Amino acid sequence: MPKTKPEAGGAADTTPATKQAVYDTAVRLFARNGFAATGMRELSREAGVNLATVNYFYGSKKGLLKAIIEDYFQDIFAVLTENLAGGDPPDVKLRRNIAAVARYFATHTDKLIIALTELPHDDPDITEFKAERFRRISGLLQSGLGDAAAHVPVSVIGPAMVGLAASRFLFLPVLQKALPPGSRGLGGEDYPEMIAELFINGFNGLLAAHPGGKND
Amino acid sequence: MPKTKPEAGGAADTTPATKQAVYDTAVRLFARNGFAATGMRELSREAGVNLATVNYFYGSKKGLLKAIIEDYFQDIFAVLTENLAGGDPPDVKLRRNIAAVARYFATHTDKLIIALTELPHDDPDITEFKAERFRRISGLLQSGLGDAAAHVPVSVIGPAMVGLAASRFLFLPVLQKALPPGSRGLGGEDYPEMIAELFINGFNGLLAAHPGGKND
DNA sequence: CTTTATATTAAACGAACGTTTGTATAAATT
DNA sequence: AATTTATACAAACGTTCGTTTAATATAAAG
Repeated sequence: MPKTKPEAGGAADTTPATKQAVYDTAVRLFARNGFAATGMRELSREAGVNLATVNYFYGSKKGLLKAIIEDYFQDIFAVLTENLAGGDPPDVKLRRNIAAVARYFATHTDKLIIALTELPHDDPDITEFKAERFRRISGLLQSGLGDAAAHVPVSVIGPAMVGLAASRFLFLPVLQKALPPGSRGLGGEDYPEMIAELFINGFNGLLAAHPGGKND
Repeated sequence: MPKTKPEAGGAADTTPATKQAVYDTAVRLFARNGFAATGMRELSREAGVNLATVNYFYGSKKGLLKAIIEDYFQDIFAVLTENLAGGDPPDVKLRRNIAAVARYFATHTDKLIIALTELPHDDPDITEFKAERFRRISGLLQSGLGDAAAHVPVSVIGPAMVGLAASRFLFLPVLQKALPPGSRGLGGEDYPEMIAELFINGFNGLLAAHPGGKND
């Protein structure tokens, strides 16, 4: 039985500094190296704490991962709750929503990377955890779509929205290395709007919306 | 110096059975567990070979990963080369292309998962490898887009296409667990066409194309 | 002050890691 | 046939892994 002392609430607002340091360091290292490739000794060293401290606060390495992923899902849930509410038409809601999701991803890139790279892996401890939260998100999306959900399956639209909004960030290390140093197109402030337009009206809509050119 | 004997060509058509067994097992296990979380002893046991045999054929664990990712990039390059060629308008080419990419992903899901989950990680040995190949793919996309490339950046469109086409497969373990057992909407034969429509004409285009409903 | 709770630590546990080495066997070449 | 090359193997190397334990330090409560 791991001696988890505080509630495993991730970066709760009353979290002491040490616990927060562990969390922040984990987010950074898990995103950069991947969860499995990040060792606890590396993590504790970079967080400036003793090795056993991580387990004291989070129970286990996996407990730490769960806390991060839980945080991510809560954030996404909040974004969806806020942006899919109301009586606007589905396309208006979806546009608003995917732009907000993309903005969230831009400011919490590391959390996104962790959640997304751990998503396809089959770890019994975590898969059920993920599935349960996905169910709740699907419910939100279903009711947000309204009648349109009968036309296009949530099981396609939900992942498509995430995949699209996340695409740049998945590719970021490669993009930064692959593109010429001068192309600062990666810092575009209108990325969420661009992705939203792509999602709502597709490539053709994006073309029509940018006749003047947005070349990098 | 690792004693790599045969060319690190992945699943080349002249590969002996043992080497192929290692490769196939690696693809399966790396996709399921992730690269770092898959041990060489697990891999060799499931492939039915001795532990040292993996290194004999691929030099190292990372050599094996590189072979798989190289394979993936070659496949994608071939798909793009075939589907972005010719003088069709960009939207026709892109539609054809993303449908073909989604079909490729459907039949090579494990390779996709590996490539995509390793994409955001910062491993010096592999990042440059990935970036170099991404540059070549960007070039293909650039010339395939023609004048349209001046309007919408390849650095957005390229990742967006992959993210969209891959979205279902990233979510697959979660979808399978999260959706009711009766919902066989995951096996839809028209997923590539749906994704293509979403990419070209967006959510609104998809709605217009499916007024009759495609509920799961 | 004493007691309790929380936080931190060094050391250790038991296991696992990827890679290398030397050897045996099979296949190919001379 | 002898020699060389290719394949496969067991054992070992040196290191690292996540977790646990027991002790200690510090803070909070009585």
